[in-house]
Amino acid sequence: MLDGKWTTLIVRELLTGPKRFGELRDALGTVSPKTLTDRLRSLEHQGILTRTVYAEVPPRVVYELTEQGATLTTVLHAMLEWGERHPQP
Amino acid sequence: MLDGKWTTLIVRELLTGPKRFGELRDALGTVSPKTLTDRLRSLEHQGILTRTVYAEVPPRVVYELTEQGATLTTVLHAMLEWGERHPQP
DNA sequence: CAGCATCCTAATAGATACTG
DNA sequence: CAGTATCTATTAGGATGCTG
Repeated sequence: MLDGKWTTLIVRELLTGPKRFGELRDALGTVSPKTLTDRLRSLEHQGILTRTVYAEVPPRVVYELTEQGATLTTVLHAMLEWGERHPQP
Repeated sequence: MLDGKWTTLIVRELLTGPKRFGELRDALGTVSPKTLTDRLRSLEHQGILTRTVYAEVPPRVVYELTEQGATLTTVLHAMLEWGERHPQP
């Protein structure tokens, strides 16, 4: 479910609260809009996050973890700890 | 580091002790020998497991987690718990 | 037994340009 | 702003046959 280069990182960003498309793109650094859209759609279809469109000008789209998505915190936290204890050379 | 369809499953199998190539292949079900080899080599190069060849006839090759690999238990355990709490429909 | 060699497909991801 | 469209590159994975 967390497969792919970006999926885990996207979930991590959303753990600290809802984010807009542009915020996610900036936080992830070098992800292309296509890839970000692909991954967000996949997570949405799996029920991990929701996509909310605000019909404004300019448009605003907010991504937010579902209850189920939020429960991934424990997994992400275990990964964080492992990464801190085993830094890459 | 755990990227790919099989990597996490391979590590999981090795958490319960060293395994031979054939044991891993059988435990994983439908993995092709090429893919299994690829993933094992990748994990070996990352220092997660060791590959030991016994020069016998027939040959025997044993894969075993390193100390570093064994510390992945906490991550795998968090994943296991999540999976049990969120079964797929 | 534990693979290696070779060829193939599918999916992820990136680059770039364009749009409601 | 938040995408979409199109194209290309890379990689994971599979199928099949062969071998030390």
